[in-house]
Amino acid sequence: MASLTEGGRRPIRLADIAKAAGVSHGTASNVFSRPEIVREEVRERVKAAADALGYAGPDPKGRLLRAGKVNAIGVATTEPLSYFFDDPFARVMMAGISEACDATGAGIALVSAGNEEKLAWNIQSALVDGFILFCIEGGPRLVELTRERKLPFVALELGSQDDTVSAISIDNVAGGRLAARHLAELGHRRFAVLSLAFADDSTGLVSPEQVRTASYTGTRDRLLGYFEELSRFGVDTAKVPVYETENDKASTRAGLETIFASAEPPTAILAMSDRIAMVALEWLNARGIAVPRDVSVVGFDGVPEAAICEPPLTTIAQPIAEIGRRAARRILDFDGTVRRETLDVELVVRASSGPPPSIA
Amino acid sequence: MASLTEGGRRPIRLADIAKAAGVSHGTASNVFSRPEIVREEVRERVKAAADALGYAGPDPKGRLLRAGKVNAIGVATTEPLSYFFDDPFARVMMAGISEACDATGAGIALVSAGNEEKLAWNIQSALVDGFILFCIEGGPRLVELTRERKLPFVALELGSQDDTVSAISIDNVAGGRLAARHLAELGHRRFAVLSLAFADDSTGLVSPEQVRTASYTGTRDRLLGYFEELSRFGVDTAKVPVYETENDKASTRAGLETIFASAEPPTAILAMSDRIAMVALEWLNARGIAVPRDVSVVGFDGVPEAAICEPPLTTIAQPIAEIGRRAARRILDFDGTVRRETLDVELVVRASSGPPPSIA
DNA sequence: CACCTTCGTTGGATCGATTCAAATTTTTGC
DNA sequence: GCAAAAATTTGAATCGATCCAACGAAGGTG
Repeated sequence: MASLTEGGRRPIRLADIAKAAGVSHGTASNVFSRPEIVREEVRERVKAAADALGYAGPDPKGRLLRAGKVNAIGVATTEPLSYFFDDPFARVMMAGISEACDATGAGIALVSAGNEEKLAWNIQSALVDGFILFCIEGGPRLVELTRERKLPFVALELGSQDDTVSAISIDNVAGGRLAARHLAELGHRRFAVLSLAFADDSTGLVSPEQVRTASYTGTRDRLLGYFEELSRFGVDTAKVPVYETENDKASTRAGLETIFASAEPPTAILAMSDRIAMVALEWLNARGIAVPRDVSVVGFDGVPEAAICEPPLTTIAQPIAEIGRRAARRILDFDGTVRRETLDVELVVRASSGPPPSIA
Repeated sequence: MASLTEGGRRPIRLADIAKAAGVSHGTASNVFSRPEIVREEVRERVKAAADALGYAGPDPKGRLLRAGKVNAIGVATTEPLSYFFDDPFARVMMAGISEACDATGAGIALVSAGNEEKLAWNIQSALVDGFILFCIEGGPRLVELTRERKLPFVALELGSQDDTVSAISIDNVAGGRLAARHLAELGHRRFAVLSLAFADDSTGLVSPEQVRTASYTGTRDRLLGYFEELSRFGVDTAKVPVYETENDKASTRAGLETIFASAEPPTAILAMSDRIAMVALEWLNARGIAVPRDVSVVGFDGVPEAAICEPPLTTIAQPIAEIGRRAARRILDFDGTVRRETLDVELVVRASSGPPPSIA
């Protein structure tokens, strides 16, 4: 139970050391930041004074103001902080960011907040050299808030097409095509789509009108990819049910109930996230519907869990860690430019997809 | 490819705004920090000037120096940064820390570094109000480095018994007892221990001498707990092999090879971490040794993975998230005291433990 | 009308360091 | 022994804000 704040009330400053050692602040400062340029005898005297007074070393707060660079990058989201450690996608992304930061010795500051007001404050007052934005939800607002700071930033998972912001994204249309082609080539002709949000606060079956006016372009593009390819195989996409989920268990299950209540249930499900796909796997299994014998499922994202679920999930893998790495480097070696970058995705075939029942 | 750093080279300061708006810097400051105390007309004028000049708002670097508080807590480790997102134990801990930080609006700064020198620098220059230390490895050094900063800090997983540092730990002896008693009560009498490190850079079978001089007291205490309880059941602990692993696949497998090469292989394995236990499960399965029919395994930690592995693991669960929450609160509402806190662990019985073959 | 509040504004002091041109001391060269 | 060169040290300026005592201008009161 000893007290930590022993001794003088006021913390010791560099100036105190300088006075005690009988040197100027300039010299005292040099002792800590460039010891080689001060004479050994003086150096020892100053260090002794520092020890005697219990000096904690130059306060980074003071140094920061002069130096200007914090040497840390901020990662922001509108989700609670635990999102970074819970969500599989976020985790792989953070691992990529970590790698780039480790390589240059930079730190990571996690920024988030439950309510809007705190988020704004947290972004305004974050001590960072730049931001990486996780725009899973409330993207535009996050971008707007961050822009105010006039620091470099990169948007990830940005749902909208805004050329004034730097962003790293994937080719969603190509990903959609890859998934659809894989299933169509296996022989499937009856499809259902479990989609991510097209706009805020909507769920349920989606109309073409809603697709056209989608505010999340990522969702729209994936669907576009699906439909383009399905059309090529002669599937009437107007008849393919598209159910908008909230990327969680409840809404995904509701979607499955709806889809399988149909007279002609699908033999293949195109899920826009692995999370949705894995809920589907679970639901189908509980219903005694075998995957892939009765129904095939293809996910999207390529999170690690998708490789070890039952059955292992066929999915469209994003280069998640690479996105993180690039985003971090964009901030770390910022060159003053605004740039959108689009990375390729990859079809990873596992055990959740196979030929439709009629063929097998 | 538009340039972000348009206009004037030097960033705009609050003083520039004040001059442009024809008010004192005091007033200009108030417009941003306490707008209600400045007359509306003046307020608008200053805001207009800020807009016109493209002012990014009060720079947190400046504010920080005055305010003194960063409103962020640093989490440090000697592992690379990705450790926070990869390691299951760390992730649950971080989730607990996140929760406490979210509740008060504080941020989290991740601090780490590959090499010793960078670690020192990163700790010295981290902009935080206090530290939470993950002492999984290089604990003493980390503590020493952090102490220099003279900021509040809490050590987690601290291997040594140092009363001058605040720490939150668990009752390792009780945990060891719980695990051993569970297996002994099931009827097991032939045991083997797969342990964590007793000292740096050692692995292999452990001698009583090594246990006595262990520098990691957590490891020692778990073993003490195992042995105390086993003795109560009449087991000759001198004959129980204790194999020191590095908490990774390779060394754990080596340990298993050693242990099962014995003439009288164990019917029960006491593993000092879930990680080790899960490697054991895998190894045993590959050997065709059924768990728990042939051999029972009890882990330690209670990470989420332990509940979903095959078979689900019986383990000693630490209140990991709670430890994180408490650690964060210790920093957030620091009261100047140094305190060691010990939390209780809990036996969680799952499918990896059962009666030994002779009985069943 | 003089006097006291109240409200807003001012500008200097401060937070804790780093930087750099100039001043000073020490070395070196002859 | 002395001047020039090299090595150190100094101290003022700066980084970008917030705080606060003091001051001035309205507004209210007896």
